[in-house]
Amino acid sequence: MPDHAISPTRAENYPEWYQQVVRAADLAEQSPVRGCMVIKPHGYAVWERMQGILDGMFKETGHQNAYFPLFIPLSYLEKEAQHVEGFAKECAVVTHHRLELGPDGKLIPTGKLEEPLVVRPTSETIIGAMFAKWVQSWRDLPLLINQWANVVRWEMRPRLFLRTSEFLWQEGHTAHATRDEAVEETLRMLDVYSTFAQRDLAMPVIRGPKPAAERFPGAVDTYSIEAMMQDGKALQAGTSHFLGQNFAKAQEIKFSGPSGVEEFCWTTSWGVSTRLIGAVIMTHADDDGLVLPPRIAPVQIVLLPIHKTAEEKEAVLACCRTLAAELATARYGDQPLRVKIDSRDLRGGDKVWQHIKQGVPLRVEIGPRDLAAGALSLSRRDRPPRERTSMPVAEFIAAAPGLLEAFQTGLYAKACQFREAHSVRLESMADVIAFFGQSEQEAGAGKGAIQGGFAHVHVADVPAVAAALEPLKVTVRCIPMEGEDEPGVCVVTGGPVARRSILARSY
RNA sequence: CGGAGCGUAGCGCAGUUGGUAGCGCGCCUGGUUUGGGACCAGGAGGUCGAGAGUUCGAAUCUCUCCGCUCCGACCA
Repeated sequence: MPDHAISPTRAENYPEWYQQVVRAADLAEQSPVRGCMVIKPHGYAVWERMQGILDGMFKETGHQNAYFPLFIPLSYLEKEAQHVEGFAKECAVVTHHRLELGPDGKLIPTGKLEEPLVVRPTSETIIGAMFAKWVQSWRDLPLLINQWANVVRWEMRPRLFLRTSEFLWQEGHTAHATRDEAVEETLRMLDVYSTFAQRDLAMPVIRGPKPAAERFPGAVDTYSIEAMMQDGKALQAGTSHFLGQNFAKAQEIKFSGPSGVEEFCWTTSWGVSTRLIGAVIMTHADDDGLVLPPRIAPVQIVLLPIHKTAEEKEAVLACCRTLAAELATARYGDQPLRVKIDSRDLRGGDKVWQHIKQGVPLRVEIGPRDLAAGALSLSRRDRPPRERTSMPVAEFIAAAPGLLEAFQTGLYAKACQFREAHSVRLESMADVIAFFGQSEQEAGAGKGAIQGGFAHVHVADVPAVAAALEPLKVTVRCIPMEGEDEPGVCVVTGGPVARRSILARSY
């Protein structure tokens, strides 16, 4: 057996490694439908953990869930010019509503629709149309709605979780009486995402507004959280948009204010998707497979009974059941510990490696020797696969939540260190070119090469900057909000700039 | 959507100048084993991505289509 479970390794071929991790961890697979994936039970369980936490955070911030149609009349999309333009190229369109059996046994679409329906790429327009009916008075505001749904964007180059033609997400849509309230909401939800990413996904992110070129179609401002993957590329892990009154005007979302004057609402929208699963993989997984942060791990502790004889099996299983029951009374992250006994009739080594590849944080083996000593053998997914430590059972029960917390914070710290090690402050275009390399080939890169990382650079928000970065395949990811203002001059235009931006290659 | 590469068993692959398909792992059965991916023996599993063509005969040659991967364009 090789010394690692995933082949190729990250250093050998990063994109292929990613796919092999998805497969080895049994998260998802390709479907017969081009560009669409099947999310398998383990992958969906991770998504359910994410959903559960986020949904709680949305409720805590006053939002309610609702559900809007999958189909959007073409005319709705046409209402906001920039919006149509932004999505026009990637829309699936339904034109018929019936199938008829043809003479050759083939099914033929018939019943042409009078108005084609667009499968939602996002729901601003249809939700806006409903908001227009729901909002009459300033007393109806703010209107704070979230929807968990699937959306379709016809992608030309799909990648499991990161970019598929259909994906699952949540989209929050809110309407407010004032500009300030809407801006505040936009930033509040950006913070929710940031907190969730860092606390629950153990994934450090940088919050900030996007440059004009990267804005959501129809938005006044788009904010994102950007994370660094283990190949040094940036991944946009969540977005929050301040839509101004653009959609309110397009959809006629109006209200009568206290003074009797009719005004347009100020709206926001924000979302995260199953792409976060890809983000977790590329942040934490290693050459042995997935590594899951305990807070989102469907199983945090797996108990592996080891036995030969029937008597041993009975005693060991009894011990496991007792241990599982006691652990389930402990809590971590406001939740009972999630413990599973794996008593499948498989060879021990096979079982262990499955759990390694699936990213289970803690593995506990209990065999006759442990039983005799009142102890157990503990292995951690953030330690080498073969490392085990013995521990008295009672001690483990008391220590388990703390071990999970240490695991979680350890992952976060490691990810932070990686990001720091691949972040630089640069002062000139020459430095930028040197940092990213003229091209990936020139950088001496194989498929496992680190793609630079994050460059903190002063750049103006003008097209000339994007043009200058284009040959490097680098984009301005966002203008970080953290830290002090640090005025400087744009490395492209020489003009004054208030803060540094993050430059990176991206997914 | 453009360029390149690839589609052969669940996974990874071999298959020569065309002659009717194999290996490793996995899977099933029996046995020996068992505290970190066991060993022996036996077995199941493939319309060779799909369709058409050339040929006595196609995994192999030709064409078309579909899908996947990488690069690009595009992508809140």
